[in-house]
Amino acid sequence: MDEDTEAAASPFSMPDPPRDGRHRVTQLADRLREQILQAELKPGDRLPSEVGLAEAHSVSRTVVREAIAILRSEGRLDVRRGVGAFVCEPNAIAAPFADLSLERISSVIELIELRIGVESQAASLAAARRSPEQLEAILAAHSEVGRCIRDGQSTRMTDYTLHLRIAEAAQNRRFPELMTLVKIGMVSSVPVTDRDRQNAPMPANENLQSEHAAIVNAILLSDSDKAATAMRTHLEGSLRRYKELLVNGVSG
Amino acid sequence: MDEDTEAAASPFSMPDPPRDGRHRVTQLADRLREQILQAELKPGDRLPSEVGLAEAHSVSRTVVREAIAILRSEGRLDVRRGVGAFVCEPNAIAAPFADLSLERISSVIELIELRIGVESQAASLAAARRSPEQLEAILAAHSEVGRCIRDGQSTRMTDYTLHLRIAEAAQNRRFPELMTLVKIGMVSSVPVTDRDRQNAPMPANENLQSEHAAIVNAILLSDSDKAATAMRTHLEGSLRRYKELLVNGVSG
DNA sequence: CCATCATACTTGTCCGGCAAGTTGGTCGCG
DNA sequence: CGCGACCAACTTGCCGGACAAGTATGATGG
Repeated sequence: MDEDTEAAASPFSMPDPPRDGRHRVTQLADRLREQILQAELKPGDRLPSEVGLAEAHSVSRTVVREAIAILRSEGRLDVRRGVGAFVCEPNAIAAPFADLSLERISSVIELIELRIGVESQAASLAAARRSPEQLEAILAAHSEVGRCIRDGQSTRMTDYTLHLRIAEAAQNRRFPELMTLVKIGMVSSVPVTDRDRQNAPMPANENLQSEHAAIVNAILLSDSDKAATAMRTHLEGSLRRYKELLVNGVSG
Repeated sequence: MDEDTEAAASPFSMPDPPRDGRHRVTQLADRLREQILQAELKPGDRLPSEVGLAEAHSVSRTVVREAIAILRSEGRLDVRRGVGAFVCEPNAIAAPFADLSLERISSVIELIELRIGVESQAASLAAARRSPEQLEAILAAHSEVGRCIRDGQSTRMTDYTLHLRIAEAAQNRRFPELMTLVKIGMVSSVPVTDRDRQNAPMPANENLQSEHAAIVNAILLSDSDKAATAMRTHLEGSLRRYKELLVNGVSG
């Protein structure tokens, strides 16, 4: 990735570099971001001055300024006029929901606690607002879950799809948006490639289909309160099972 | 260094404008972002050229470039060399909740519907789990809201802080994470530059303090159900006011 | 009608410069 | 000697011009 050894000192000989596929600004921003992420630049540290960075990376101050502007807009740098640019605390900018994982049961529990609030509300709204097409999609997804159960397959993906369909039926973009955000906390981020990378053991829920049926039925009947309650019951059941798993230990 | 002879059109008379409090780059980036969020610039539209934007906003091309670099890094603009900058499809933006806006009442309503589910759950958990320190922080934030009301200031920021403190007291990272995600949907991303640009009229809630008090009190008493109900009542009241605003028209 | 080319326009980068804010040291004065 | 005022250096914020390179469009010639 490093081939630009020559400097070409002539004044206007090479304003545009040998096309590396990306902009110098993006490159520099990525490099600086990497340095921050790798803790080469620790929070509180002051970056070299703009001219210093320009010389160090063999770019103009314009490029440095644009790169710094990007990192500043990301909340990674705090630039003070006349002083310099300082690395911000990472927790102030950490991407939300970036550390979702099925591996850590505590993470799954945290997520379910959030989903109880979100999805019971989504189910309530879905019962009141779902279009006929959305109702069909929900019923289809429900059937898919049943098929997976009968076939002995994992219900993780189909279960997520059903919950997503319900969120979509709430007629509010925020709900499906949030579902996509928490998706990797419900289905394995790793596509279960080959060896069964057993994630969190996912305590089998024998009542899964009946609990889902209660939710779907309430939405079918446009009963908002019942839909919310059924969703809450469903998720609280999952929450309880995962908590038991946490107490009893994963090995058992 | 006498250059203030006329300061009108001399070449280097006024590189730095009268301090507007914030950077021109940030201002311009916010204005362009707002235009995109408000659909003044629809997906697929081409922005004016950099020199055109520079003239239109009375800034240098340097400022325009830095602002565009920020929006590009946010995934809102697709810049093609020799062609121009185009507004991206909003769903193409990596970060969900990227199109939150106080300007569009429909966006505020959508957000509140989500918050009803999330924050009532957060209040419930907060009532059960809050530490003494977190309780103090909630009480302090509650007092701050009251101070803003008495001083006639906007309660937007302090209100957000109170809700954030409650989310933090839920002892579940997901809740404050989600709150930071929806922050710009609760407080204006553009700090109310100066005149006009009145944001969403934010229907004043005369019962704000008493509704907050009910929530805070329930958390104080560790009454989970009451906390959840109070939060739900509080947000449903806001939802109702915004819906009325939407029906009656913004102009009034 | 179509291929080709000239040209205008746009973005990417570089350069030098000035204004304004901050810091640290020096100097003068009590 | 102590201390405040002042000044010089450094840094960021912004400006304007210039050139290289990519793209699009219309003119031109076959």
